[in-house]
Amino acid sequence: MAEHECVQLVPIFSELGSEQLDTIESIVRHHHYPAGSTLFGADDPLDSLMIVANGQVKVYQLAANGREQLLYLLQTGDIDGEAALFENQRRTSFGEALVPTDVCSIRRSDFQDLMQKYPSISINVLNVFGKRLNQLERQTTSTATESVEARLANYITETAAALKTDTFKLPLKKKDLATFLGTTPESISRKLALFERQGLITQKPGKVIEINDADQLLLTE
Amino acid sequence: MAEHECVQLVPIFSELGSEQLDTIESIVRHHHYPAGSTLFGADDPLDSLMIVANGQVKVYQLAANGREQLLYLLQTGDIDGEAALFENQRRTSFGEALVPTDVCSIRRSDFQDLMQKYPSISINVLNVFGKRLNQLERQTTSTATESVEARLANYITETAAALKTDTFKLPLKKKDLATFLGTTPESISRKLALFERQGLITQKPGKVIEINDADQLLLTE
DNA sequence: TGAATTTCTTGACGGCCGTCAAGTTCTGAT
DNA sequence: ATCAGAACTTGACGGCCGTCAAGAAATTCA
Repeated sequence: MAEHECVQLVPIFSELGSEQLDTIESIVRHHHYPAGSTLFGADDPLDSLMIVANGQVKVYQLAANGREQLLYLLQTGDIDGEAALFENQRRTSFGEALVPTDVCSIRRSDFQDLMQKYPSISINVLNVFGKRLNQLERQTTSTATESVEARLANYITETAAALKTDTFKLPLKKKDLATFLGTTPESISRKLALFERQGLITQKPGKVIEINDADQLLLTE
Repeated sequence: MAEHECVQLVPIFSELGSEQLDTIESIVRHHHYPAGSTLFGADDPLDSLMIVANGQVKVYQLAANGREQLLYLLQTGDIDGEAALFENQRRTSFGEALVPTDVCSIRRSDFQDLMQKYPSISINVLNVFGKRLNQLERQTTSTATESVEARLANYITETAAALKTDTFKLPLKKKDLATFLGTTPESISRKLALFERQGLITQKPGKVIEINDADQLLLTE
């Protein structure tokens, strides 16, 4: 592992100098998780901020009725554990490594010291939270007001736009995609088949999708 | 108006001294809105943080299909405009005064200067955002996985718990409550009538509800 | 590569809940 | 207090989509 390995590539520390990164590196703890393993559970004490140094992490929340909701798909450089920043809070979500994943964690009190010392960190974290808030606001509105068909169409076009390509592989299994969109794997299969019959997309083996008519997809209600 | 009028009562400035509050007071702009008026629209340039000095504000988001989603009910001391903190962002929500409301606003650049100067502000804002993130995560999970019946039962018990009383007045019209819970006024009427038939609650004139069996309400699926 | 397991697809069915409509109650301004 | 308009309630109806089931396809691991 290189020096500053995980600390260096994290956007929230982007404005710090090499010396300050050394300080931080001495504080963080490193972990490695194999694919499919659980990083933290819904009942774990919530006292650390987590940084994804390498890999992908699914973050789920458990509803009262036992159903799971996929909230975030964390990529390298993403952070989780915002609730760790204030006291007396219990974690209500759990995380699972999608691929072999390296994680750094910083204890709450240490991170609070860091933010006091380097205000740029707080501001960077604020930006991350602000973006996440926006994303969640849109997701809430979307699941509450739009049909499964519209949500799926949106997801496809947004994913394609993010990847800047019309042909891409779905990054999630249908079951995960279903809990993310607030529906079921069966409904996703059906709606994709419908889009294909309408000529809007083409499905290829290996969860690969090609978009034929993005404009029309967005008009889906 | 007293000195520091709006600035003083806002939690995010709680750790500042009188002199620093003077500085802030000189930066903020004051506004007053009569009940029912629009504070900001979905297309307004998004360059200020808003502080509710007195009153109540409904914050809606507009879905692609034209439907409205009530996201927050801001009270005195609450803030809005997190997205104002980073650039190149357009507002996608709009706010409406529920009662006559006083608001202070701070321009983005001014607020960023403040956070650099007084790190405690950033940390307070982080706490606010963290709580809001948690709330939104639960709301997303709830609308995506639970029935209207369960969501309404939850809302009732949570509101009662927050007010520490079994008898309370619904703070919103059924139409607003409906968009908040991701359903319709008709469904709310029906479910409340159902709860009453089951003996779980008693409805009284003036949107007042008395909870008879909170435990059973929470078991609603 | 081949077999076992997981994931996916498609059909049939039913229930939840959104929509429309009409009547009733509530509210607030005069 | 009265009245106009808004908000609410209740019924009837229908469609979306979740559930269950069974077979097909894909992925994993030896």
